[in-house]
Amino acid sequence: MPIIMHVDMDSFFASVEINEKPELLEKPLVICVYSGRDEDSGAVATANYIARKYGVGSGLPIKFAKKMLVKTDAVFLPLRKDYYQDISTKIMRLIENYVDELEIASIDEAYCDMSSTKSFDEAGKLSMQIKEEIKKEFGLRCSIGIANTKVVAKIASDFNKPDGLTIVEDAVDFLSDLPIRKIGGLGPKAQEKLREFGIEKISDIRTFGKSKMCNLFGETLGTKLFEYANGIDDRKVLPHEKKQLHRIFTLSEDSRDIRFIHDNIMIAYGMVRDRAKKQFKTISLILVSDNLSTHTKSKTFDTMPSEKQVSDATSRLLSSFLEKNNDKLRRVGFGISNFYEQKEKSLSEYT
DNA sequence: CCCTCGATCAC
DNA sequence: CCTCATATCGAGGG
Repeated sequence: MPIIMHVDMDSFFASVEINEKPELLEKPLVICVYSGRDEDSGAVATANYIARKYGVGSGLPIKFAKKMLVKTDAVFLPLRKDYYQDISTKIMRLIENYVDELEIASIDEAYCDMSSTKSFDEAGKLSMQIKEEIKKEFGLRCSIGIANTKVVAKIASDFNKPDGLTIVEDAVDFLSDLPIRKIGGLGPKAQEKLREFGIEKISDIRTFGKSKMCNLFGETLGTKLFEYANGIDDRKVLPHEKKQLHRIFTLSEDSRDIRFIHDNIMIAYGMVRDRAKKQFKTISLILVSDNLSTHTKSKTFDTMPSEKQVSDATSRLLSSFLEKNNDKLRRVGFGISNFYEQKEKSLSEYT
């Protein structure tokens, strides 16, 4: 049986800001993604625990958050993603020293294989060292879950927050009374479906049975969710390479002007291209209407497209969308996928 | 089997 | 009022 640890930083963005500005410690703190339409347009990325007590959390429009926090000394700060990413990378390198294998799951989360520790007890001791070193080096706290599977390790890291450490030896027992939403991949839509059958606890999924789960969600997802509910999950801890990369942003105003939109998409293309580490064959336009419905248009090339090819394809894809759809666009983005290794030039090509 | 595209998820 | 980003599935077309 493998031993798997899930590390989750506690209110990561907000904690980083508080470290630099200790006077924020006792105040509601809201980290915002400003869209630039006007003062205060945009959404909340995350909030500290004090602000969360007022109901402010990620996804909430900034204007709403401000209303909910009037009469408090709340502080609103812009998201500094690149800066947080630097710190995240350093933390990941620190963790890497302690474990057999590290899989970075997001900017503030990682799975680790610790099978060589041979016991939950040993893994627990190591995880306490990791927590201490992260606190000493970065002044940040994290919550850790340890179990035999990824799905349970992740639920365990969330079980006792902040600064928690939860070790799960009996996964089936641990899961039974937890609400089904704790299972990763079981979001609002799936919860709603299951609620119609009175399924609320994870143990209810076991009673419901695998075949009925498959009827509801299809073979792949149904089987997966049923197995997760039983603490079964054979996903390995492996560092993975990105399979896609995109950038999306809000236009300065809603628009159907093809030149204006094209220019903005090409700006997104520039940002994506600069971050790409590999060549790519597929490009995608992401088009969000003023009513917030999202559309994608993609094209796959035989080899890496030139800027001119990207620009031309973008024009075609965009025109075809605007012909079929009468919405104004609010946000646009550009993505790449289908990565491949840059082919080594043979020696003869240099001569 | 590959391409396109929407839906869903979780961040 | 409504950010930004990634992965995965399934359907439909070829």
